[in-house]
Amino acid sequence: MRNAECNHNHNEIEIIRDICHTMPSKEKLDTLSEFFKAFSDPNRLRIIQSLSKNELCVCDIADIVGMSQSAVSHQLRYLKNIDILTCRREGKSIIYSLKDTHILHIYGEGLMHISEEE
Amino acid sequence: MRNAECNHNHNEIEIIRDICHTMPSKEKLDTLSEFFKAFSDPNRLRIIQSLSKNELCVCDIADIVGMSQSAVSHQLRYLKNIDILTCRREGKSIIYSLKDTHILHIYGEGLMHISEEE
DNA sequence: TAAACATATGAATAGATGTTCATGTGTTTA
DNA sequence: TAAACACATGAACATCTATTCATATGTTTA
Repeated sequence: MRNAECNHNHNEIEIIRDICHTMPSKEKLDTLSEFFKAFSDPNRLRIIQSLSKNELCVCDIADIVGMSQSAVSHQLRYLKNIDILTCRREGKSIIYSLKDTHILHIYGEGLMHISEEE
Repeated sequence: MRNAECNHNHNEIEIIRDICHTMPSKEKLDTLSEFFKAFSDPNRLRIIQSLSKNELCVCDIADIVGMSQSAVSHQLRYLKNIDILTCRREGKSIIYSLKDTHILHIYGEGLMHISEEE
């Protein structure tokens, strides 16, 4: 569907054309939004925060963030699928950890942003 | 509800206690997840990308991202409410822009993250 | 001042999301 | 090897979300 058009001079039309050309692909934006969705839920943020300095088993994560074992397990699977977490088995437990430090970097940036008084 | 407990030695219990103490408040995590939710939708990412170098009116944003005027307007209101965008009137149009460069920084970090080949 | 333009908004709706519940899988212990 | 432990998983459900539709508001133009 086509929207009504504002009146634009040549310069403005050029700018708009440029914006369209630098727009990332649908695939890239879908992946990116999926990635950021990891941070868009308080409980997932708690999980990420919990794993910021140590690896932990599922049972501990559940206790720390105050979620049921099942709910945690579902979220861990989700975060693992989008490559934010890895895990390894250790006896009966499964130990989860952040996949790389990039995750913490973005989490920290977000924390800084909301902490800025204005 | 209380989950079953793994067996922990004193060191591990200390670590868990420390994690709980450094956990941000519910209010902070709610705000933070709300903030990241802005980036968790492809169309909102398109809007942010569109505004990365220029301010734009609603009509142009709608054309660029391929959304209806109404859908864009709803999303713009949302992004404005969580302090990601500002706007000003200019004649019949309303011109939106990113509120600060922090937004672009985080957006760029995300783009870098998903672009890393492994 | 009526019409056209640009945007905002409330209600409705379809689809996505997060949790619970019940149960299954894999490992260790008695 | 049976029981206990730690975790995973599918289905169901309630809630949240993003869009559409219809319409309202505010501004400029004829």
